[in-house]
Amino acid sequence: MRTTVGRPKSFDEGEVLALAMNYFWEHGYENSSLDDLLTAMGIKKSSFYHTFKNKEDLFSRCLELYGKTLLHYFETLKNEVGPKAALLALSEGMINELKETGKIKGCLLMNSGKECYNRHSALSHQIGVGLQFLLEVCETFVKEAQERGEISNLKEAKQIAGRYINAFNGMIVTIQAGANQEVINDLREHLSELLE
Amino acid sequence: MRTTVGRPKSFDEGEVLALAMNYFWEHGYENSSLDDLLTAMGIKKSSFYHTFKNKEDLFSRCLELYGKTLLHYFETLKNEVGPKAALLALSEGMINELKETGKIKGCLLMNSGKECYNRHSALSHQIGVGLQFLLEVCETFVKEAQERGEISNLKEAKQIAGRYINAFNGMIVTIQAGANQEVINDLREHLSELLE
DNA sequence: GACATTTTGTACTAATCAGTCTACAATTAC
DNA sequence: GTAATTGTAGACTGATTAGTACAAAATGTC
Repeated sequence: MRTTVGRPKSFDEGEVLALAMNYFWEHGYENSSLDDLLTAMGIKKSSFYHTFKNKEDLFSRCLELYGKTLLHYFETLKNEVGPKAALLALSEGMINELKETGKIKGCLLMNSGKECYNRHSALSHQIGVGLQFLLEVCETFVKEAQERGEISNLKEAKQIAGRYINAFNGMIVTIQAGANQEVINDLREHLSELLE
Repeated sequence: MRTTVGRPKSFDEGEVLALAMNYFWEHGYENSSLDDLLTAMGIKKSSFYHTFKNKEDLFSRCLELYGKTLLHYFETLKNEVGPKAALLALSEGMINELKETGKIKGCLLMNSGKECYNRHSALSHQIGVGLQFLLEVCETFVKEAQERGEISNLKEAKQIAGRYINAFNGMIVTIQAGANQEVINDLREHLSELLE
């Protein structure tokens, strides 16, 4: 039974949000013009402004969706293959993406953190909180992997997680800056050594 | 004795290029509008287009200047304090910049690599070449430090340099994404361990 | 001093940007 | 069926973008 009055929406809000998220992920915030986003989302400008506040608010909601999606993905993966393999899947996934598509999108939150740094303070705060949360999730994964004996390094989980994520982020920018395969292969090895 | 005919330039080409480089370094390529650049350079639009080809060409020349300046700085530093200390000065300098100004500009070449990735192929190529060269310089520093006994790690210099620069780049994006002091302190420790 | 040459200041152009306005279409409530 | 309500299409706005056109200014040569 219908409860809303007036002409019904011709699109699903969640679906177009996911389309916007993917467009932002591939092109970055500033580089995604509203017209391009609308084309990607398959809706018209008037519908957009009727449903969303503005471009910045849309982006903020995309960041939120990204964080939640990523968290759900990693929790599921951990349950399937265990905490250490889930962590390694981060870097393995990135390298597979590079092999298959010839490029990598990186992490939307990290990309946005760099792009919004000293420019959009409201977004920067949201990004900082999101990344901090994901780092804490990684820390719990490391801790669990240590308890299971998958990681024998006795350093604090927080340290190990921080270094792993840091090296992972370094690998992303290194690849995007045009590193050769030899460099990438060694970074991959380094990442896996950090979780030994 | 003057050799050129016509009205003389009212500015020094090298000086305004350096001013443009610093503006690009602080604001990024896309985020630097020509008007902002002209204000920073202290010249008018007509003078700009008379001297430089266009914005992209200006940026390309700024990248070239950046690479040369950085190389000269590191060679000088190495002669003063030795290869290992010169390498460590990379990360120490970044952390000092953060303490003093509350933010960091990062490496212009890396920043530009990420910004131009899949967008400006001509610039991407130049950036890739420049970064590869700087990595090779670091590799020679590591090798020299190993020969002097400053670095006892017996891994190949190429590996050590790659991992150090990678962790360094990771630290830059991590800071810019809003990491807390505890995380930064441990990354600093990790960086120095990589050169032990 | 006249003239060729080069630089400079200012006004302009055409494209693109995020966002708004308005007329109309599609629905529910009564 | 009519009114109230909500969504949609497309034209419009004003700001900003990189880049151009042209006349005036400043120099060297003769």
